[in-house]
Amino acid sequence: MKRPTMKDVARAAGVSPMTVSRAVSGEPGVSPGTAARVEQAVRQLGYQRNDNARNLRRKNPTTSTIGLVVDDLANPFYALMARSVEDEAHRRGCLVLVGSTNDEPRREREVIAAFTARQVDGLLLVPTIGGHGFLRQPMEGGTRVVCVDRPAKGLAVDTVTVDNRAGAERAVRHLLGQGHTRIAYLGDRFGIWTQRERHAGYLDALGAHGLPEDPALVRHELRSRSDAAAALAALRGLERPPTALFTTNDVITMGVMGALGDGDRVDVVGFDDFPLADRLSTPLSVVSQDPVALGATAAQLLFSRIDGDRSAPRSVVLLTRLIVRGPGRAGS
Amino acid sequence: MKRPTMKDVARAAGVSPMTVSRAVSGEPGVSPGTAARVEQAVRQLGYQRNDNARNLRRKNPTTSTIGLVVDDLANPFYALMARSVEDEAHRRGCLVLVGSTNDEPRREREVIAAFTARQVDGLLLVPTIGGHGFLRQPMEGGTRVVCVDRPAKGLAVDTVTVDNRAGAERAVRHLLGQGHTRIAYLGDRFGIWTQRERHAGYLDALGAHGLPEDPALVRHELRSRSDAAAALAALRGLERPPTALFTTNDVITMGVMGALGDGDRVDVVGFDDFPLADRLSTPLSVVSQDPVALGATAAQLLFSRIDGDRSAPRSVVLLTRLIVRGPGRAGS
DNA sequence: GTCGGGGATGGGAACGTTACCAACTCCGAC
DNA sequence: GTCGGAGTTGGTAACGTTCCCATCCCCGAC
Repeated sequence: MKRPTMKDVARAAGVSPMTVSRAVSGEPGVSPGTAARVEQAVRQLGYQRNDNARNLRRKNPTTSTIGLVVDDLANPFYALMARSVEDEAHRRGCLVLVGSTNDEPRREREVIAAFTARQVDGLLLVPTIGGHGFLRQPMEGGTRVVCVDRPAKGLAVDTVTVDNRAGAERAVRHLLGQGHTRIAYLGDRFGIWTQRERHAGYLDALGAHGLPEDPALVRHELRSRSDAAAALAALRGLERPPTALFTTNDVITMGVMGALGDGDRVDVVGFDDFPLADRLSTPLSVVSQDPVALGATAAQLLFSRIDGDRSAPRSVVLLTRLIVRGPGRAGS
Repeated sequence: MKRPTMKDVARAAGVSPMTVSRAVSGEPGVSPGTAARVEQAVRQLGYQRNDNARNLRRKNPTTSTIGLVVDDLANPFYALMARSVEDEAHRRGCLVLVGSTNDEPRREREVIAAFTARQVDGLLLVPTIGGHGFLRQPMEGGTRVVCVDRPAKGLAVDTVTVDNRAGAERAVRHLLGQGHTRIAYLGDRFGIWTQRERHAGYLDALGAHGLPEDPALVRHELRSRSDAAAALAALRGLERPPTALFTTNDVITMGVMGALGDGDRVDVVGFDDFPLADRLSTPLSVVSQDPVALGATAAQLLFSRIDGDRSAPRSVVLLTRLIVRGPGRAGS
């Protein structure tokens, strides 16, 4: 009923627990014959080492577990990132605890506290809009931290992001090049760093064309597909509705595309690519970022820190790609 | 540099470690004044309880951690399920370790072994095609197991699935009702239980119309979007190509829809709904299952087992819904 | 024959925490 | 004045493992 321990295995194999420890952990100094006897006892009892007890005692304790904290695991962008992180971790024999924050600072704190209480070796973090001073003490205690997708204000850690501002600028410039002058901006919370960056890129492009920002065309704080659909409806009710849309993440893009009718003549560029974005009845161009590369890069950075890299925090910026799709294009 | 322990807190607060333990864990029998002194010492030192050591010692040890093992976390279906599981776990103050198997029995074993070595309270498992006898010993040791999406052959555990066969039958019946008689089947590995069920449903519908299975129209073992696209190309090269397609999961559906040209006259019904499936340039009907309900149900079942429910294993079957979309329809 | 060395094995302590029990204080009741 | 009980506190052992050191054995070298 209870799980067998090394003592039980030792008794069954007629050796000391110490020898079992060595045999089970593959350390040298066990004769082949003894090792075989231990292995048989292990098999017979169905013994499995208790890694929690192990990590408690080991000289340099490491749980071989990292925590991944994202905004929303159900979002395909973060799902791809998570899978990529998991693959990288699996390659190192490491496990991944996941947590979604919904971008709520309180939930972020709870999740991170639960992770550090379990002695994770490191945290891969998509920071919420809240402060992150509470990370300082775990970091002094040895927990490594790497930020992905967004930096954490006032926290000196490695950060992996993409060129949000330049990507947004290119997207809006493309729309301007198509002759549009009334380009709406549909964004998530302005408190989120990526959103501020993308909004800045939007302004960059407008400004380069000598266009001022039209507050009526700018909508922030869209947290869901239905928020985005509602914002779209409001924009179309304007006296002079926009002729093009810039949507700043996949959720908003999906909300907008879902609400557009087939006959609608409006050009859309969205941040984030997604499956079949090239097969929609209304054409959709996208600023594509690579969540797999994002996750893999961040994970590698984290593991190099866990392995003892003490150099100054790095900031890695990956590039986005504008994919133009339209009636005349072959898609991509 | 090193993380403080209860001893350090005890020294700082001028009490015994035992009292710190009580105070930190909110147990009764600590005077308000002492509790306050302990709390201040905790804050000052940045102390956090080591839950691994705690669980080692506790009377009925529970790590408040469950393991979630899915085929592929990047698949939107499993991503939604994972998020739903995580929410359920969060509500209980429980953490979630995730692992993807790629449907490889070896990786499944590795992941599960790593999970049980860390003493997870339970496993939420999308079983691979491999055997699962290796789960018996952890289960005797107290690890609860619930299967989701598919049953595990020869394992007496709770299982949450959907009515795959009936859903597939309804999908193919719909195509037959549209006048199609050459309906291709594009499926994943036949070894996967859901795929066998969906294939059986396909045959049910054909049989009810007095149609035999045409081996030329049936393709198994499609593991990726490109596999699906290639299978589609091969089918269209047939002397008498199919006029309708039944695709048996989201990956295959996406592969097929991505490869279809805009002018193609072919009806498609796919298993699994996904965002904007109603906005594709080629209409797509789907058999929709609810991954959120699947995950939540399975998680609740698992937690009730962890809480001590020893009744006979249950088998829960959730219902699918056929969503018909076409040029004449409003979509859904 | 003694000695030395290397390989195998075991004993005891410790990791950070909690279970269990004992002890102490304080107070009212007999 | 003694007793008893409730409330608070501390000491000791133990959870399952590994680190450190000692021991034992065998064998070859002097």
